[in-house]
Amino acid sequence: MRMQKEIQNKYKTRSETMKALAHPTRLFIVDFLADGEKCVCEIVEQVGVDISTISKHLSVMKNAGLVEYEKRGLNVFYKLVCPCVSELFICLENIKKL
Amino acid sequence: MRMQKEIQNKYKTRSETMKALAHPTRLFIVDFLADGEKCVCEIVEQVGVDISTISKHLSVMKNAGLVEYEKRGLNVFYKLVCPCVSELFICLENIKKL
DNA sequence: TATCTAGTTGGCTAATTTGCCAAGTAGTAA
DNA sequence: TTACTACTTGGCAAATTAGCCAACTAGATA
Repeated sequence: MRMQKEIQNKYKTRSETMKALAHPTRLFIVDFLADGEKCVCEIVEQVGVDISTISKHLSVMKNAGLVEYEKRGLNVFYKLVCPCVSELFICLENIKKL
Repeated sequence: MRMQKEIQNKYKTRSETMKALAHPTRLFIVDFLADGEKCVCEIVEQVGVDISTISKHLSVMKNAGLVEYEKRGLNVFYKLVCPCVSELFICLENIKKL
């Protein structure tokens, strides 16, 4: 089971997803979007940091395939690609329980 | 649901765990330890990087509460605190599937 | 005692990440 | 057309992370 090239790629891919989730603000956004799609300004309002910062966080999540967006009028609406991301937190809580 | 101090702490805690998992080598180690406890030199042999690098990765995982260790003789044996970490990967694969 | 072995820690550089501000873009409204 | 609104992108400095080598530590063995 030595860590060969192909295996390495598998863990690299996994870690990209984890990295996209490994930030308090991004985790908050995941929870917020679990409620349904939101536009960027709604997220900004909830988090309370610069809009450019939020935009970059969303871009990280987009690149990781966690969220997708749709532009309607002046707003850009983001939503979770798979709402099951929230289940990850349940796993996470279990890990920390013991 | 605005991101207040206490909420912020919740996501900070979660993100610490995620960060500890957000590295290919550490994800590999998790999988390797799912098989049972291993000493550091066994991990080094499988991963193929410097022992000091592995030691630091293990230290990160230890601080995040993912692993614990026991010294026996000359060796230090690491194991998963909760083998259920592996379930996280199942969640992860589900997220990426759609 | 001295020496060896298995790990950890310190120190360093390189690479990555974060968050702000400023500038740019696209769609709306006047 | 001009101006406004909602967002994205570039650029930069500060902070964090990664990985190597060298030095150190603890336990085993001679």
